[in-house]
Amino acid sequence: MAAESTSTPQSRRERPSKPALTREGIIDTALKILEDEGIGKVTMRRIATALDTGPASLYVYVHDTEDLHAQLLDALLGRMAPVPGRGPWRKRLHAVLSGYAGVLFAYPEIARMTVTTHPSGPHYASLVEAILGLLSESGASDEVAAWGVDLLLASVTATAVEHGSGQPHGEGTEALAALAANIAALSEERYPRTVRLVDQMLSGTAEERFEWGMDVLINGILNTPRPSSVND
Amino acid sequence: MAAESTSTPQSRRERPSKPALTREGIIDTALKILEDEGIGKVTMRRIATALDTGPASLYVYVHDTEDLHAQLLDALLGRMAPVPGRGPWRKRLHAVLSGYAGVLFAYPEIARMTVTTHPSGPHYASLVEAILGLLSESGASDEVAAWGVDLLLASVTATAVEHGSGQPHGEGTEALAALAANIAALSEERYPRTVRLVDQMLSGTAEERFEWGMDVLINGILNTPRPSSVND
DNA sequence: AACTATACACGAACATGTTCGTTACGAACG
DNA sequence: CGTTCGTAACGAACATGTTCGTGTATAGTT
Repeated sequence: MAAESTSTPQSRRERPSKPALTREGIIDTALKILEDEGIGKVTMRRIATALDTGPASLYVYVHDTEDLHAQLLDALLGRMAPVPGRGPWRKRLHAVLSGYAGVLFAYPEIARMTVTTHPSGPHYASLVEAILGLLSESGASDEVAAWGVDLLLASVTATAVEHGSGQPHGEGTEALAALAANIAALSEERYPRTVRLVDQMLSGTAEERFEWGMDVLINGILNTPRPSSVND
Repeated sequence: MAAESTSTPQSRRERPSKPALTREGIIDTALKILEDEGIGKVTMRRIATALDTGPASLYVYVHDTEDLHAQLLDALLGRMAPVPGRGPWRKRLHAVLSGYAGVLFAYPEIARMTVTTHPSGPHYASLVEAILGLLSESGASDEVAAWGVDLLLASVTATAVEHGSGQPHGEGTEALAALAANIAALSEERYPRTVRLVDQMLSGTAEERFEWGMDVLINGILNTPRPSSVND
């Protein structure tokens, strides 16, 4: 399998009866299918059919589904609104993170992959760079920003995925609380706080909670120094 | 499919030649296979074989793989060390969250599911209850704790999953930074901060970063009031 | 008792991701 | 030019999750 080699697989057919496959072509095709038919149709077989080949051929260029999804997400990130050039850093950081979450929210199936495999590509790197810049502007030290960007993205990802996984908004959170309530209803003695706070746990719109969550993270990052024994 | 009905499927065979299936039996069998053979072997077919039936039979009792995994995780949570009874609340909260993360870390395949489907069951509910208790002890208001527990669990989950998805420790984070570095190496002009901070982003052990992340979240939760316009 | 409704049990079939082995072709070499 | 080597292309096969339809036993009804 050449998918992990440092050089791009290079078709050697001078004039093949069919155009040679390329990684870019596969990703572009997948993106097209995503837009036209939805994420559920982005299968290896569907892509292969569109490229007039067999699914096994794709593995020369794409390591696996996860690799493909990572590339798709990066392409989608490329469509995010650019970072606002002016305004308070916090507001702009919110905008960036919300934009990112919005993409994840729109494509939960792809987003879920993000938890374990970060997208790679220029647009994701731009996102990281933008966040680093805004954290710097907030006054955070380099050390804190370096760790903070990772934590921010992980947490925002998880939250966005959670809220994007249900059909109505907030389904993810409601599922959590509803299930907890089911259990709690059986034993208020055992879960007194949960029973008491169920309504609170269900309150707020996904957007409100997300905004709050971002602030929690930002405030926490700005006020939590890194362990001083960590060496570079 | 009866898996979502309010009543537990109840076999009506007086004395079937084979013992009737039950949800508990399926989960127990899956847990046994998990322990003996690893997560990769916990398949519907493997479970069905162990129960002397066919995989399709399982769907009467288990909605899907995700449902099964949620139950498995709840069972695993039941093996967590109990919440320390004494000591500073922050230390105890760390212990609880670390314990939770440890379970996720050990079973990344299951953990990944947690991002979209929360485990349900008594042990997970106990976890929620414990965190609520500790947040209360920290002085956080009920409103903040109600939202905070969700954010804490989501973030800790994402972080644990990220670090549990690679083989060596920290692989997840290294992948992020390594990939960013690859891109950055092509254009220091375009990603100045990323290039400058790559080493910082790679620094620290997974444990150190996790500990810091928990503190970020805790500090943020304690210092970020909820929007006051939210109604219950 | 006969008939009807219900639901567990589960095989057959299908969709999907992926691996393995084979073929064909171009580059490199003698 | 002939031969060897490396690799793109990709069919066959396999593993897995899941759905659909059928059979059968039991409960409910007349």
